[in-house]
Amino acid sequence: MGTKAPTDTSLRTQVYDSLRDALTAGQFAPGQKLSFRYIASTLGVSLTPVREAIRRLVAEGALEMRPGRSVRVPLMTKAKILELRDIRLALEGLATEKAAAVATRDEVARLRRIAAELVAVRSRGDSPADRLKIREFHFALYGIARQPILLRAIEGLWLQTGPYMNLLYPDYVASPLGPERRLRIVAALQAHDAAAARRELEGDIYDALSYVAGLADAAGNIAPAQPLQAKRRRGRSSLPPSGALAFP
Amino acid sequence: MGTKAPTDTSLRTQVYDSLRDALTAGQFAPGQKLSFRYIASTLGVSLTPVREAIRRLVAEGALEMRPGRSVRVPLMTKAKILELRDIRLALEGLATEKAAAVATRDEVARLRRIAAELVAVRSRGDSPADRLKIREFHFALYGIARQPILLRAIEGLWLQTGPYMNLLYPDYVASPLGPERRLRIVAALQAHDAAAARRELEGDIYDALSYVAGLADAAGNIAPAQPLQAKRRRGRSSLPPSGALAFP
DNA sequence: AATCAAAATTTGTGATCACAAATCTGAGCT
DNA sequence: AGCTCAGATTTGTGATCACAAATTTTGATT
Repeated sequence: MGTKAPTDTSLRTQVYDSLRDALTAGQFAPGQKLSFRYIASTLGVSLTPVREAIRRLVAEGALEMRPGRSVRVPLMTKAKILELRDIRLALEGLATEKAAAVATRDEVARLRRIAAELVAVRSRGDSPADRLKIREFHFALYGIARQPILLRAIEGLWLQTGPYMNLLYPDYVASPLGPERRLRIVAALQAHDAAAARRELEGDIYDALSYVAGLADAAGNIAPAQPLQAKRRRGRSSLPPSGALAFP
Repeated sequence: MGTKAPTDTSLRTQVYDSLRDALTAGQFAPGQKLSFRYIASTLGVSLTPVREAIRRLVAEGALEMRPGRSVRVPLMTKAKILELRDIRLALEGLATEKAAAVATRDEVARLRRIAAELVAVRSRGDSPADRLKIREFHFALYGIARQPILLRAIEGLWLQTGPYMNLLYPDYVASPLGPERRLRIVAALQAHDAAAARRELEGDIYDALSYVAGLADAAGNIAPAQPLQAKRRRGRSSLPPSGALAFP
């Protein structure tokens, strides 16, 4: 286990996390203007940390500034989804190639374990846990590449596509193609076959994002999906409890 | 000509521009801590806009937060330069491919004109103007692709590599390879030959960044170059006057 | 000289205030 | 009803203040 860096406890970061989670879950409608004072009072903080958190989200492309000094949730269009698809193909494909070149046995074993857990979660119909496991698998894969700048860039892309990946449920993920591809990615990493690993990974992203782009209406706009619910869950939700600050 | 969007006149943005220009020019040493109050008093503003500008630069990777709540200029290593090289190859290669597919005659003509101006500037030994023209050429090229998210991502990469591109002067740019490659890129765009355009563009970036990486010392560290000076200039500097806020 | 703890100083963070720009509201008019 | 514009309200911006965390300085001690 790695030593845990001292967590950033600043209010700024807590507000950032709250907004990021709410955006990723699709709790804000595209085009919706965000009021600084509303966010501040909802989260029980002053304007200062809210401003800095929003500034960061704007820099990351998760929010956008409008001419009159207001901030809103970006509208998503089919063209933007396809653009993000191609950027993700380029960067996540690159990370996968690099990962295949240097993956250790332990890292391959960990990836295989996450892929198995994902199959188990999916068989239970627990979509929220499914999404988390998919994220865990991908970032475990990209982390193997040991390229911190690349990893940060990919995180930014996931932040922008996040609200729309719920649209893959439940229809798209019913295909057995995903699990098969993940196993082939793991096998390619084990064999240090960078080209094969990239090919499989790219197929996965290409199909998923193309599917989402296909959901755009005639005007090219896509509405983000609502937060997911587990099909049948006992006890607590599979989603980890969020921090102290959250939106209703 | 396109209609000009109303310029953002907020102090936050002015401070951001000042810091970005100073960083790009290599005016801050790697590892140097930046004091909010020093910046604020130097630029004659309060802490508030300084904080937001720094927050944005941190989000873009141009500055980094350190454990104790301080902000510093990132150290640059050979490994980071090579990582940035490969990311730039992926994204700028992608943008070039897309540009080649859709370039109009006017756009190709504009690119060719910029390439010619660059040759003229270089023959005068005006390195600062040279750098500006190179940037103009590349972003004119990437702009043709009409992919705004991709363009923003590339701007972020240039911000991170910026302070080190001065190291290409005067030795590296003496090679006639650069001008030749740019002409071949323009020709490929004219022929809508995406593969050829990408190949030439990638060769340009690969050689330049590999050269910079080769300047790293035994520990892998690279110091950014000092601001450039024109070889022989008459009258004013070729650098456009910066805004009201600037560092000494 | 080298070491180290206490004191002094500097620094980033968060809250609050003042203000102008943006937005909303509604009365009056066509 | 639809439109316009003045007044009221809300909103983001920038400055300032208080405070605790981090850093530097100081001075006693070995």
